[in-house]
Amino acid sequence: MKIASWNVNSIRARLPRIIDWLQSFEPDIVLLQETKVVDEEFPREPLENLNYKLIFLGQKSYNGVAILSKFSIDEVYFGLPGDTNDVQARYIECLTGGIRVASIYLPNGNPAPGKKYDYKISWMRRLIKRTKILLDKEEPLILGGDYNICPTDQEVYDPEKWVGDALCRPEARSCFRELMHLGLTDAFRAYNPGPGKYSYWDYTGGAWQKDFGLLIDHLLLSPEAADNLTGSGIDRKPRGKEKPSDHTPVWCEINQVH
DNA sequence: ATGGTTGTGTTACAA
Repeated sequence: MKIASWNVNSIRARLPRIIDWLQSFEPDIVLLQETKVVDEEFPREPLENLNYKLIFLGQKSYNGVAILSKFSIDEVYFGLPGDTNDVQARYIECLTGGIRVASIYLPNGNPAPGKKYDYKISWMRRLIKRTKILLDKEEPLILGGDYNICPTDQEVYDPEKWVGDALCRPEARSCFRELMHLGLTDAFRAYNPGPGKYSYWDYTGGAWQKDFGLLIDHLLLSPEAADNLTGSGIDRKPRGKEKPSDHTPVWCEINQVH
């Protein structure tokens, strides 16, 4: 089965592109970020017509996450626990197709240092806590999404230009390593080591044409999911189309686990 | 060269 994650930068602005891609790529489970729509206006019908079950958590203008699945969806969990005052729609989780999956839109954190960066780090602390609980279940688990982290300089086209940016700062990278060291496997990196592999290109300055990209979208797997991993990649095609998102889908394939 | 682009929703903010 194919599982993909895609920051779509507005599900309403991107809907034709998303439908095209779902029909050609035929993913079984899709983790979406930056849907930028309140739940009442989420475009359910065109996606349900493609035989996907849907869950979503949105807010006005910003953020927003969703999960699409060809399988039934159970045990839905809305929002990242650990801060009852956090109203930003950045986390949704469920059990589907025998896998527990979460769609994650980790805070960008710029400008850094500052309040937004502090929020990013505290959000990562909460994600580490949640991940410990999920890993204790010893079941197939995929935590996928826009992590807004380049784990090392290999994930940056021009590392010197990004020194000090919230996507590359040492505290954020340290939290990401702490998360990984709980026992997660980066699906894409298991098959695609080395520099020059990106999932995001800025809209400005012809970044896509120059391949000035970043790798900030990641699929992180529990041991029980990683044991069944058969492949992973980035589908660059959607980034080259008309009216694209600034991100493109990252995907992995795992053997059916149920 | 202190720029450039997109989306939401206003004439700013977030990315």
